[in-house]
Amino acid sequence: MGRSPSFEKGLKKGPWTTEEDQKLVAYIEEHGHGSWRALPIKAGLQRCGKSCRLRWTNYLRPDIKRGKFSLQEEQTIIQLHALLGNRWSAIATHLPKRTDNEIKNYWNTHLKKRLTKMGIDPITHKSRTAVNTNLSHMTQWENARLEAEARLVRGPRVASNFYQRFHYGSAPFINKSLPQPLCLDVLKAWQGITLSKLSDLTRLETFNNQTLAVEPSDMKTENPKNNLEISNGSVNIVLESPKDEGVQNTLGVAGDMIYQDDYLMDAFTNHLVNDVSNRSFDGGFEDVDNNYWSNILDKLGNSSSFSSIF
DNA sequence: AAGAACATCAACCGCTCCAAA
DNA sequence: CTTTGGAGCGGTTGATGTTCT
Repeated sequence: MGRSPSFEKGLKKGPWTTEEDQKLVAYIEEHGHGSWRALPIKAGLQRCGKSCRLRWTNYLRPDIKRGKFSLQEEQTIIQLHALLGNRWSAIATHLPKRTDNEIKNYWNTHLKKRLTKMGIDPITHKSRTAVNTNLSHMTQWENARLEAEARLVRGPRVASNFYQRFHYGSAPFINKSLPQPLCLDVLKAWQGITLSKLSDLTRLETFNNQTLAVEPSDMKTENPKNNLEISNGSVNIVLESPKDEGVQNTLGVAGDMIYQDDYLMDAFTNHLVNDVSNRSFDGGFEDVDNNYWSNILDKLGNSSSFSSIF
């Protein structure tokens, strides 16, 4: 197949000089790149065509955005990597103005390490650790969020938004066909929100890349009990919708936050405590009954004991 | 202050794909 | 159908910069 550049004698290698860059840019702007193999001779460059193509596509092209990756871009990379693996060029098509090489480098030097640090396998995008470990709350939160992100692009999303109400009557407690951990997942997430106070809420802001200065008193969830409804022996958990204009005003955000919060909801519902049914508490999940939920409600009224539920 | 260790990222290499002959 | 070679992709390298000891 194509000859290796190593066979092409007398051609320069290594970093490009400003002069070489100028020659390359000037030629392409005037003639287009045409055949890359023929380009260096026409442009007066002592480089192989491949080197020219790389320099142009990864560095000199005018439609390239350089510099720090935004949070949104990071999220996109993580999601797409979960879906596509190391197919950098495919990933790059979803990140306007970023090159596959840049994304690959960023993944290898930043994102991969970060995921590993969080206990997430950067290849499988799955948690390497049990949920109920000594991980800090925020590490668990990030872990869950990233897992949810990965899952989002792997398959169909579960219905989830802030209008959604999670309803558990007495019968479903022993119905294995239902997503049993769902309710507890939300509670667990809640625990994070309510106990972590403003510092963690500030942290949540970074999900949205927007200013989200929320006083704890603005959050209905400060007392989780306020967001619980009990009727006919069942417990409904009601979360505020960011799609509600009033909520948006309160939070000082709009538009794209909604998507982010759908994300969070997915994290809440599916990943924060994804193996909750295997964990032991009060005799196990299948054994719980309405009294169990009554106990939870009692505990929810006292945030200091809330954490002991899990 | 200096050297070592680590991090970053531009650039290269080798491979595959695919269109054209 | 087979061969050829250009283009592009992903893994890796190595020069350079930064941080640590």
